[in-house]
Amino acid sequence: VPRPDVSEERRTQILQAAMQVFAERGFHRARMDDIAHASGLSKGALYLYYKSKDAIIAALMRSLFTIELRGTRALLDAPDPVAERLIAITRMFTSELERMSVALPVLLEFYAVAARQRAVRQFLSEMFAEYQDILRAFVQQGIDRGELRPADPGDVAVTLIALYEGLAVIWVMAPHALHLGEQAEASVRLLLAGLTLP
Amino acid sequence: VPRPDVSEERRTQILQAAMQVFAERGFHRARMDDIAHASGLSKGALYLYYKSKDAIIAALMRSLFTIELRGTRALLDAPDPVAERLIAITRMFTSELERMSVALPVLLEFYAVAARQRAVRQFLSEMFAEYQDILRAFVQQGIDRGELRPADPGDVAVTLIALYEGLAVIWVMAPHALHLGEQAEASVRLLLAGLTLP
Amino acid sequence: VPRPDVSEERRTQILQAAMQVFAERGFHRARMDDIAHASGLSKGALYLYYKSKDAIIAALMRSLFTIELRGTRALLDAPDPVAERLIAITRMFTSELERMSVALPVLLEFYAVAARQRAVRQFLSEMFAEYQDILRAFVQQGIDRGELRPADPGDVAVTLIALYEGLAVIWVMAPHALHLGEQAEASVRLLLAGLTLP
Amino acid sequence: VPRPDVSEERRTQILQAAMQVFAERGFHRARMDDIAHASGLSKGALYLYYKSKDAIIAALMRSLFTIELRGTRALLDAPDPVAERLIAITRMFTSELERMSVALPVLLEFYAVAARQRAVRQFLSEMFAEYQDILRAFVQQGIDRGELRPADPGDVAVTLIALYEGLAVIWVMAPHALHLGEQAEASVRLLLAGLTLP
DNA sequence: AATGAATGAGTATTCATTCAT
DNA sequence: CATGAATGAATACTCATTCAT
Repeated sequence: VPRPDVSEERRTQILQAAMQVFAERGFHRARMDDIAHASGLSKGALYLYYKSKDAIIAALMRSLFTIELRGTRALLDAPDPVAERLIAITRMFTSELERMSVALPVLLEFYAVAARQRAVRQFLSEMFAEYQDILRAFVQQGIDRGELRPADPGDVAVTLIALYEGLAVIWVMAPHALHLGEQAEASVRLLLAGLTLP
Repeated sequence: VPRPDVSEERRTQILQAAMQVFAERGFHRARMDDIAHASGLSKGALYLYYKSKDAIIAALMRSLFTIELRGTRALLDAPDPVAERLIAITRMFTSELERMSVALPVLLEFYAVAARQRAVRQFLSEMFAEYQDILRAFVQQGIDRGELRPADPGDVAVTLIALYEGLAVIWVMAPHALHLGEQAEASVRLLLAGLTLP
Repeated sequence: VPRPDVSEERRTQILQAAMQVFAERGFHRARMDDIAHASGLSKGALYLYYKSKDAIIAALMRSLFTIELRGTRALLDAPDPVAERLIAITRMFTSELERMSVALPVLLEFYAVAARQRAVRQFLSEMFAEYQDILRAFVQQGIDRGELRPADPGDVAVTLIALYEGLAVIWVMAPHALHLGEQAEASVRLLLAGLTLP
Repeated sequence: VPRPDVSEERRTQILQAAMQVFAERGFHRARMDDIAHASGLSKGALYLYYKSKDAIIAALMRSLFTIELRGTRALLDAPDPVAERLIAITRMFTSELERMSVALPVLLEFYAVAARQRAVRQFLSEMFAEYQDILRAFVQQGIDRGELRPADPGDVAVTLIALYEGLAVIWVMAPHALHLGEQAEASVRLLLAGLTLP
């Protein structure tokens, strides 16, 4: 009697539970017992679907950083002015960040791990590179169309990502010191002010 | 015969060793044994100067984030154009970052801890606030002197800090993907381009 | 439609698989999963035929030590000289040992278990007693027929079994240090040399 | 203040406790907690002196099999007839075995492990080889002196060791079925009967 | 002040066994 | 009969902390 394959469901179940527990306790203080309890599964079941705690962490990292870039890429074909589309991207970014705000501690912990582990670092830097490519394309388009003044598109892309990253970090540290969405838009507008041609 | 007080020296010794070990292994995987060995002291001695491992971590955080802002503040009284001084500050920031690059993993780990612990978060957000105040003062001065066009000085200050933080994070993740000093200066110049009045 | 009873077949299947796995990994490191896999059955099926892992071990022990002594006993009625028949028995023993060489690690493990568990010890000592009885009968026959010089038949029987056991152990430890068949025959001939009457 | 080095004492303490626990429960069912308790030390202390449970087992094996062969070797220079000296060796062997009877289950377990692990097997076969060498020398001496009739000294040595091993195994299985000392002497006398020249 | 041997709480992982299907 | 997903008890090992010296 073939039963429906639940393994994908279980994996998701576990990752969601792990996310929650990791956010609360950090990678090291999170016990497999905690994850089991939070997932509604038994400890043994965790090991049916993930080889180890580290494997869960790795899977979580992958799922966390494999952001949906399709929406962003789609905007490349939109007719609107580049500046407007960059503002739209900024809004997408901040709303996404707000949506997954519980995950932010975990995200920062991944950064910390990346600083020490080459493999993680490599994975993250690929993510960065991909995002940078897209943003660079936007800027290049703006220059080509005469909407932006000539500037190194790579520099602008890195600047934008740095802004995003930095705002995210500050927001986590001092969530009440700034309104993420508004500040991000304001910051990007400041940057665009020097780039946009009238 | 009263001997000279070595306790301050010992504390420094311990913190330096801890920094090194934490950077290599992370807070949790760093053993008191490791710190003892790296500091040249015995394990017991660590406990003479610090109550616990957590106390060492806390002390390290304090010493790491209590940046020397005097140099930056002093620039407030300089006669040079604000834009030039902001570039100078940027250079100070990046060279400081490059100087203490071994500490960066520890710094990121503090961020991760902060995301989960109110007390740490509070401490860090105070640091941010202080730095923001200074930068805001620069911008205000620029506006007052007619060097910068009217803009929310707070927004600009946050934008600058976010840029710094973001570039630091990216630099840790992908050290070879950018030249920190040049990129930081380029980014700040892009931002200033929209702010500077001719 | 009554189907043929497969339970006996399954049990054999399981024991053969268990033997193989136990020989490779030892009782404790052998997993029920391994046995299931080696037997081509599912893990659940093992429990249909055996109550537990220990039950499999016990059944295996019984099947392993319930040696076929009929052949040996039959030789009691043969007309050949006792010495010749003892040599023949020795050959049967060694060839049997060589045939089931993969089982030897398991056999030694049973000895180790027996040393700690009364029930197992009892079972094994009964096996020994039975074998000793047979060998004693041979010796007695030899003395009665005037082929062997008077000696305690029990002592001789124990000596023979000890020789067999000892050679088996040495052969397992250092398989290349001796040729089991030749050495066993040589050893028994040395023993018979002092027993045989011209 | 240098304190006396207790590490050797601790190691002995641990090995003795381990021997006791292993004999009672077997290698796998023996818990580190048990050994700690039996040794009067804490669990952590075990790991100060031995890297792992396996390391304890290995050390125990070494201490168990590094038999004192000096006494046996010394007999090579004695003037007594070889046959008498072999009987003396037999007595030394059995009394040694009786003395360390609690260790016999552990010894058998080593045999079982050896059957599966090359390294252990190698270690044990070296022990056997050494013992065989000594016994061979005795036999050779007996032949040279005209006390024993010509026979392959190697064969005789192996036969003697097999006898010893086999008797030990039988004794463990059925301690009440034979008197080790008497049976061993009887068995060796039977063997010598065919070897000794009048 | 300083040492480092000793402690024992804490946890990831394994695997025999069960049972819904 | 048969399956294999799920369970959770059991245990080796680590390491922050203590304290006799």
